Amino acid sequence: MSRVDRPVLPLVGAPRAERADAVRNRRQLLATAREMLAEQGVDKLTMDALAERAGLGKGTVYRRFGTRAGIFKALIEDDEQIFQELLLSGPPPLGPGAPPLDRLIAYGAARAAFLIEHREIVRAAIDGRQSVPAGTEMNLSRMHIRMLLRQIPLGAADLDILTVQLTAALEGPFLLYLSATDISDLTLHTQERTAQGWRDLVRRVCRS
Amino acid sequence: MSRVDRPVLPLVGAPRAERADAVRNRRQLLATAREMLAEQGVDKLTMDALAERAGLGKGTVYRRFGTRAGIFKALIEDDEQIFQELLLSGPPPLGPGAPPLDRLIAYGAARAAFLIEHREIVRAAIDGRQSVPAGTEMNLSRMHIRMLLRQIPLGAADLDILTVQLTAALEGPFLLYLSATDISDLTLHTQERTAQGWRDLVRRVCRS
DNA sequence: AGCATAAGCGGACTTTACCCCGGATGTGAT
DNA sequence: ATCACATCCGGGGTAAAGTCCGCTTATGCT
Repeated sequence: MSRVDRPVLPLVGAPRAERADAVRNRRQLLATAREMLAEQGVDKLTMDALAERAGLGKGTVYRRFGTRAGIFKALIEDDEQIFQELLLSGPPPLGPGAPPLDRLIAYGAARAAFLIEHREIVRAAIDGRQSVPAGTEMNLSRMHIRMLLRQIPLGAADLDILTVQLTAALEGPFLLYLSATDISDLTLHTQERTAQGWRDLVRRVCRS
Repeated sequence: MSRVDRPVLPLVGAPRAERADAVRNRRQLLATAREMLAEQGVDKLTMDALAERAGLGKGTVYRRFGTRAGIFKALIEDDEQIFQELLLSGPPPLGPGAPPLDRLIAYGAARAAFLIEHREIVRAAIDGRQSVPAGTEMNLSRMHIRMLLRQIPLGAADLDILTVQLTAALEGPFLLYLSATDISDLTLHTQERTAQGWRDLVRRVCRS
């Protein structure tokens, strides 16, 4: 009964479960953040204010989220859960079952709507010092697009490059190139235009 | 010879010439910024330090550039001058004279090289609170791409949308999706891959 | 040259992100 | 139940961004 026969290396990637209080605090902080966001907008969501309102120390906030942008990333990831399930097991054409090109088109429309709906948070989640993949936030797009492209016959295209290009073509406008007011105006009218633009783009790219 | 026969309204857009000392200070600040950048990297370029080293007040720095990111935007714009001249009057295929599709392909390669070379500054110029066009920084790309696309027969495509999509596809990877180390590794090897990716993409989009 | 005025300047001040580390607490093993 | 230890908590401390406003100075007119 020596301790020798149990795995000593704790399976890289799951080094240890999160402590119960830590989990509670994380939830608490996210919930509070949403409240504040709804009431006062992104700018008023300061680290100190969040900590105080959540009844926790500032240090805790930082340990949980690392950075201010990290909070917004966490919120987005949270919202993306639902979205992700639709991709994995929702009805076609967004979910499985439809031809990949149709799914790609549907994905673009859905993602655009998502980005518009969460524009404030999405913008606030951008951290100049880090690339977007860091926050997972976009890995969803990148991975999904990659997965679909792979199923479409595309000649000798460089799949990785094309993936990142299309991801950027889809998300870039909202993350970088459209001003806040653009996006607001766009909420309904140009949202549709964007969706069509995406449809055109991927059709052009994928037609044989 | 009364003052009546000169324009009273100072031609909107050029409300007044910049004062001489202002111009001098701007130059001084940009020069100093470049020095500091070369010596110590972006992170050490703080507003206070810049002001002090340039022998000016902090207020001056802010009036000139508005924000920290603004300094980097100004530096980039500066570097883009040369670039822009190549587009307008350099040799083909980058400059005028070649078929638009070739110019578009050449532009992508050149722009990618530019973004890679200036990656640090470019990243630092991103201001989460503002859209990129604000800084002109990308208007160059957007306008040039738009101009070229316009010369290519593209069926009933939505030119504005396609422009912003392609701009994002070209620049997004460097601005958002590639980590600093990615880009460094990429300096030579994948730079080429990116250029090829761009060539493929625009060919796909533009083939009839 | 002298004047009126708008533009520019400086640097103290405020706010906020992010760091640090001594002390408290949950956890898994005995 | 107890213990050892990793993890977590708290909140004061630092540095840097961005604001403000009274003073200075260039500019263009007479």
